[in-house]
Amino acid sequence: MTQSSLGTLASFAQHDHGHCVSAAMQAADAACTARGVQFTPVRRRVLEILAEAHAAMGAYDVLARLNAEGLGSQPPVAYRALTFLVDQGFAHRIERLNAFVACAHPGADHAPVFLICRACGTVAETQADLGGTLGVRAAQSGFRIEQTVVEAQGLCPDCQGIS
Amino acid sequence: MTQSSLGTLASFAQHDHGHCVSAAMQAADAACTARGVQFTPVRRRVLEILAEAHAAMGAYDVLARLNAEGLGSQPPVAYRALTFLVDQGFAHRIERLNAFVACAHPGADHAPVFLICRACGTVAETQADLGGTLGVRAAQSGFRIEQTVVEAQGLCPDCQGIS
DNA sequence: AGTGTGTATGTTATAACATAACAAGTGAGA
DNA sequence: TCTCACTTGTTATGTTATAACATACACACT
Repeated sequence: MTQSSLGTLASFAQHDHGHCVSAAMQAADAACTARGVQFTPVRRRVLEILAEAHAAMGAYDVLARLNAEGLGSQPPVAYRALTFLVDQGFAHRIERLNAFVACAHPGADHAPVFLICRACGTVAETQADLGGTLGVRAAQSGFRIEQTVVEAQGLCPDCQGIS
Repeated sequence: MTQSSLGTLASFAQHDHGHCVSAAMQAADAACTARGVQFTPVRRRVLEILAEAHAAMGAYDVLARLNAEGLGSQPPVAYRALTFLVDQGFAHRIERLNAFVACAHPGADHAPVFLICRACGTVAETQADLGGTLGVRAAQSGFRIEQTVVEAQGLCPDCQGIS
């Protein structure tokens, strides 16, 4: 992986990008204050990088950006910050891509669903009431769900005509 | 990872294990014949290993077993066989665990859902009508879903009293 | 038999992703 | 000032996955 991102993040609709970056940062700031956790320079910058990229990025892509800015050069620096952001709900991990994205719904207490285009790599975050469907199914077997990973692959609107 | 498996595979209910292994092999055999693809010794053995383990196994765990039997010693051998089995629907990849399991519903044309116990590592395969819920949501944005990854983490019945 | 084609496997090397372990810096409060 | 909790720096290594090319094998056609 030499590219700097794994594709754009989009809802397949127009939006004010500049705004969503600052909104994400402000939401994270407020949440950290409220929870009494530290939003350190490295953590802040990693979230900014993800939000600005507006795309799924590998940990090593993030690290390369940090390194260029003198904020850390070794893998643990990036992984620690990413783990923090994921734990706090400011970012999500895309299992299928071994990559991370800034949360597109800051502040929402949600179970995200990702739509991943296999052609262009775009990742869209949406939501679905899988908790209900899945929860019922799980309850039948006595399993108690704590977290869900829901990732769909396919073709985004832009790529359906091409392939 | 030095253990040979990532946990048992179960439906959190009783079942005839010896039977499900042979059923999986027979189903795979029939499907390969019907599709005109080769169910070679390596592929067959990898599916047997997964089915007998009745658990999620890492590719390198599978490889170690193959190697002990003289069926291949390098990573590509295991990955090729696993990719074949996943492509044919005889096995599934658990993204969250970077591991593989034999399909628990051979023959069914399904979108599997996995319930992963964070305490004991057990992986249960079930199903849910996420295609409907998710499909509707995706259709709203014009995304065409081809495949879904649905994995829930939590506590299985046996581990709920312990932790 | 000889030859070509497609598929599968063997092998080497390396890429890509992730974490253990320990040292050092920082800031708040006793 | 000391110590405690937390964060970051650093080294080293562990784990997962694939690119690239060579070899073997089966089958069809001549």
